[in-house]
Amino acid sequence: MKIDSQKPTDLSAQIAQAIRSAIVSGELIVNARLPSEAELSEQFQVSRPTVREALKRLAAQSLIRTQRGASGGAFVNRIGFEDAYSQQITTSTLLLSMNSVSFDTACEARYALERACAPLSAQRRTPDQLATMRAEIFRQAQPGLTDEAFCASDVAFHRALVDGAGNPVLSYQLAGAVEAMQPLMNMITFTARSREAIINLHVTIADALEAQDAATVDATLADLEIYTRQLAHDVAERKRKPA
Amino acid sequence: MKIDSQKPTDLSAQIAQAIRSAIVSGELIVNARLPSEAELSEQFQVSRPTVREALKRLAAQSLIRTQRGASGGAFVNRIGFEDAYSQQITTSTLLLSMNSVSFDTACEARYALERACAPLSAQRRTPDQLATMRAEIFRQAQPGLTDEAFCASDVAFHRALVDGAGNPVLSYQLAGAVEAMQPLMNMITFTARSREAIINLHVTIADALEAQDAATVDATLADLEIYTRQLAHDVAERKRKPA
DNA sequence: AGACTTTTAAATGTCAGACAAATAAAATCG
DNA sequence: CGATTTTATTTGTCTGACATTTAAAAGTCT
Repeated sequence: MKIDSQKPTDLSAQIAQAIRSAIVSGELIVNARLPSEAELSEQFQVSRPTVREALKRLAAQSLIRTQRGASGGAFVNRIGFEDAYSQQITTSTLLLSMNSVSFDTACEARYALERACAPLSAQRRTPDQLATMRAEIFRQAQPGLTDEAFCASDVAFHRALVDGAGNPVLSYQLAGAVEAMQPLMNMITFTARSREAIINLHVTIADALEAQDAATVDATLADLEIYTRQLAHDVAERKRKPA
Repeated sequence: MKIDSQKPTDLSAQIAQAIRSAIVSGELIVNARLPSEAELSEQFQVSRPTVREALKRLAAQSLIRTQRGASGGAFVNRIGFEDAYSQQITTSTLLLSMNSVSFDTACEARYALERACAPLSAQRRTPDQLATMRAEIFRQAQPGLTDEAFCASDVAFHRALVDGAGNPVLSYQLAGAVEAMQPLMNMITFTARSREAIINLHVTIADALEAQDAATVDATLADLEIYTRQLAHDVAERKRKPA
């Protein structure tokens, strides 16, 4: 692991990259202890604050965790699905909100991915997941629900659908796609009529999942995509030419 | 933005979280300049190194960028697809390699996601993407290719397929799934016979994409998934009971 | 006045040294 | 032998300083 003190990039970034490479390549295995900050600063010929900045960069990516005290130090972290979820969601959310990705593009991606889960979910969904979906449908039907709460419930419903596939890797990959849509969905005003339409589609999906009818789930998700895009389109239309 | 100096968590982590929230919530917009390190340390009542550690955490997530010199400072970064890609890939790779996700689980997720792209890709693939796929197929047929190079070319082929959907959000989401499989795939020994089988499937996929025949693409991806899992199964079998 | 050069100021990057706090292991004592 | 105290190690934080980069201000010459 070497760094070049002449390069224009920050030393702390170079050191972080060197350690990151060692972790990704498997040179440093899970739970391995890194040298102490003092040793690292000796090894890289930099000061301790610089080493610390590098370590904090890695900690921000959940690549390492630190422990104080004797026999403490920085350890290669076994990254868990929970950590990965939250990172993915933050990144995806910012990506969508800051890069002016069109609603249609995001929506298309989301439903394409969800439909990928449909066959597996129809096959494997647990009673618990079905119950979650029914509960969210019930919540969505409550009168006086704010648009934000409606969206949040919608996200919960779809997460249950995705989790139904029983594949943690799929759940992880889709968490970003589904959750990141929420801010975009929040811009939509859901009328009583549109809520009813969405709820009906949700009921159809839940019923089809219970009946293990993958084809209907797929078709209904396609309908839901079309309906959602239509709603967004109407909102955009109304905004452009307000009554 | 407030922090609690009594909490057992690191101050730099708290400060990073406070700023992160401000960015995610939209309180700090893209290209907005954060207060200088000196001002932040005043504001949070901590020292400058502590503030710097917090800023480095955010920089590691591409949430901010820093610029030196007068009128420099830390700016809210517009996160690009490139940044998001690489972060996703590192996270996904580590997640798969460190969490002992079974090959079957990862493989199932990957092909489910790829099949989600198939219809869109059949519809929109550009001549350029078709050419990339043909070129990779050609490379895969070269004799004397190492297993690693074969896998790398396989990844390139599948990325072209995914990019064919013409949806950057899909490409971003799938980059992790496809690339993260590479280390797992590298554990497989590809015989001349198995390479030929895979290449034939790749040809079928490329042909079907060119003919905009989504159904064949989907079916062939399903075949490829079955074949890949069979290969991995054989390798595992042979390792358990070596001849 | 205008274009070029020099100076200055502000900001991040880096360093050195110190102390605080946590923690596990070693040493001590009943 | 068990409980307690001491000690050493390591991260967390602070202070203060200097180096480097960069843009803007000041100055200078034509």
